[in-house]
Amino acid sequence: MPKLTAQRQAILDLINASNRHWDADEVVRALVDAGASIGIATVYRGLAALESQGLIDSIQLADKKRYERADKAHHDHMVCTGCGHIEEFSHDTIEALQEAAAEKKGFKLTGHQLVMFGFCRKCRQELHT
Amino acid sequence: MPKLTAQRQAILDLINASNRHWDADEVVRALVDAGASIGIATVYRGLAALESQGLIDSIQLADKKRYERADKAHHDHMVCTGCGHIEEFSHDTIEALQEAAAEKKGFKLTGHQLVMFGFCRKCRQELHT
DNA sequence: TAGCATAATGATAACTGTTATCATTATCGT
DNA sequence: ACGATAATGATAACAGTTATCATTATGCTA
Ligand SMILES: [Mn+2]
Ligand SMILES: [Mn+2]
Ligand SMILES: [Zn+2]
Ligand SMILES: [Zn+2]
Repeated sequence: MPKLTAQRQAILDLINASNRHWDADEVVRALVDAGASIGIATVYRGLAALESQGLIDSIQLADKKRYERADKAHHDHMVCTGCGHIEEFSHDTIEALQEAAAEKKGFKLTGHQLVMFGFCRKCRQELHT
Repeated sequence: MPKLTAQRQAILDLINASNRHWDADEVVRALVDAGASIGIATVYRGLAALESQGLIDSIQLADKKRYERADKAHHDHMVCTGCGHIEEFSHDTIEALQEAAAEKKGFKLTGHQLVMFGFCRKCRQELHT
């Protein structure tokens, strides 16, 4: 039952107005640039609070956590190691097979994260140039 | 072309003799406890070198990187959020469908990581007790 | 509406995992 | 054995994140 304060509303609005995957630093910089007064600690706490309420989603990449809108259907991610571009995809069969694999091992699933690495269409071309 | 020094051989032997997923700290503690003289920086560099030569594998979990033997077939992981136990599984169909999903988005895949979270058989029982 | 309990804020310290620095030591080909 | 090259290890530095704590805002309740 965390509060939806002005700061948290600003974070939520920022994320909801985009299709990006934001890290904490990008969020605080965007808000400060937009004239808001907010500290990095508040952003970290706000992001955690919003996520715990299901208002935003997150993915944990190697170095840092990134947040995105929660009003999209579940999906997984492809990260381009060339330019950082993040592509989204969803695959019902993969999801179902994961559930089956967990079942077979006696696991009660609570979540999963599938990240694929590679080169996006654009970076792929630049490779063999 | 990194060298396989005594320290790196010790790291490799330790990992190859087990089925665990080791973090750097566990490795240095195990080696020091076994009488070896090795520093944490050397372990970090050794692990990176061994991985770059394909002699060990790694998975990047939320907080830290964990290393394991490379002489097993490719597999993915289920992590028990109750006790930390890591279960391995492999699923050819999931692998194939990933490749197909990447293709559809124009991605040239170089790798992937699928981690499932949940409760292992043991922790599951303790839950409804 | 004033008073109060409770929670959030923000500056900053602290912490964790990891990489960089640098003087010293080991390794390997000649 | 010599010398170039790479590895080692103690430790500083770094990045992302969480903890601390004094201050401020929020929302009940009387
Ligand atoms: Mn996404
Ligand atoms: Mn494994
Ligand atoms: Zn790209
Ligand atoms: Zn467990």
